[in-house]
Amino acid sequence: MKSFIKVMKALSDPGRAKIMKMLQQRVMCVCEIHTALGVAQSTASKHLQILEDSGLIASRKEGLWVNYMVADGSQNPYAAVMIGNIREWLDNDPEIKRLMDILPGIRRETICGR
Amino acid sequence: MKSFIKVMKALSDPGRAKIMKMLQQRVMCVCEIHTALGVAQSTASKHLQILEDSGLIASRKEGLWVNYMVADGSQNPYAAVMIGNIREWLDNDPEIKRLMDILPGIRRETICGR
DNA sequence: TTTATATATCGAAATATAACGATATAATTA
DNA sequence: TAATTATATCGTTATATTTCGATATATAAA
Repeated sequence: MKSFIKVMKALSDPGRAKIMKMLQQRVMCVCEIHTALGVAQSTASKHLQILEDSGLIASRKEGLWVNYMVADGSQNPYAAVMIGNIREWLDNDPEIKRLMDILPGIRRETICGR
Repeated sequence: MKSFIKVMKALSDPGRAKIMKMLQQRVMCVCEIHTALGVAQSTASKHLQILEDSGLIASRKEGLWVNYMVADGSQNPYAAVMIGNIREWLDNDPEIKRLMDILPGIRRETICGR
């Protein structure tokens, strides 16, 4: 039950749903996500912890960056199913569309640091 | 986005997940649900409103009773998918198993009123 | 009518969640 | 070593959620 609730809770925040949709496009670092969502860096980091704890996303530390990506679903079967569902969901949502539009312009080289 | 979030929020509470599993066994009234879950009647009613508002369940007033049942999913496509998912989920959870065991003994004729 | 009953709603208290700025941590560069 | 940088954590405030008891509503029965 607990792992099921974790996945549902993780997905019941619009910011985190947006993160899932963005990560299904490409791997991203924390500062790209905080910039894309327009929230504080600490807020983005917190959302990412919650998503990772639920098994929906995974992270890999590479030098100074932490790259976040969609998980393979192996550690939580509910997460595995929801990852598949979300891939086909929300594409027509105006907020998601807007995010997908600006996503190519969100690049760590230009926004993180200076 | 809003209808998606509503479904995820509705399912991110253990009590509401339990209600979904029970209603997938049979139609139930509010007092049966509040008895089965061991929560106040007003709490059960609140949970049912949230589930109904998300499109996961539907209700039909019949005399003095309000019968709650799993929705057909026609008013929320996210709810429709999740109804199908939940049908195959949580069956091995100890809390759900216990609920399924006591469910036949939860009958409105013996518990509601006197 | 009045009374009883099932459910919904209200108001309050307790708890959880989300957001931010500030600071700490860890890895890289100078 | 010291400075820089990306991320995580902390502390606080604001908001939302959950729960309950009490009350209101609506239907049925007396």
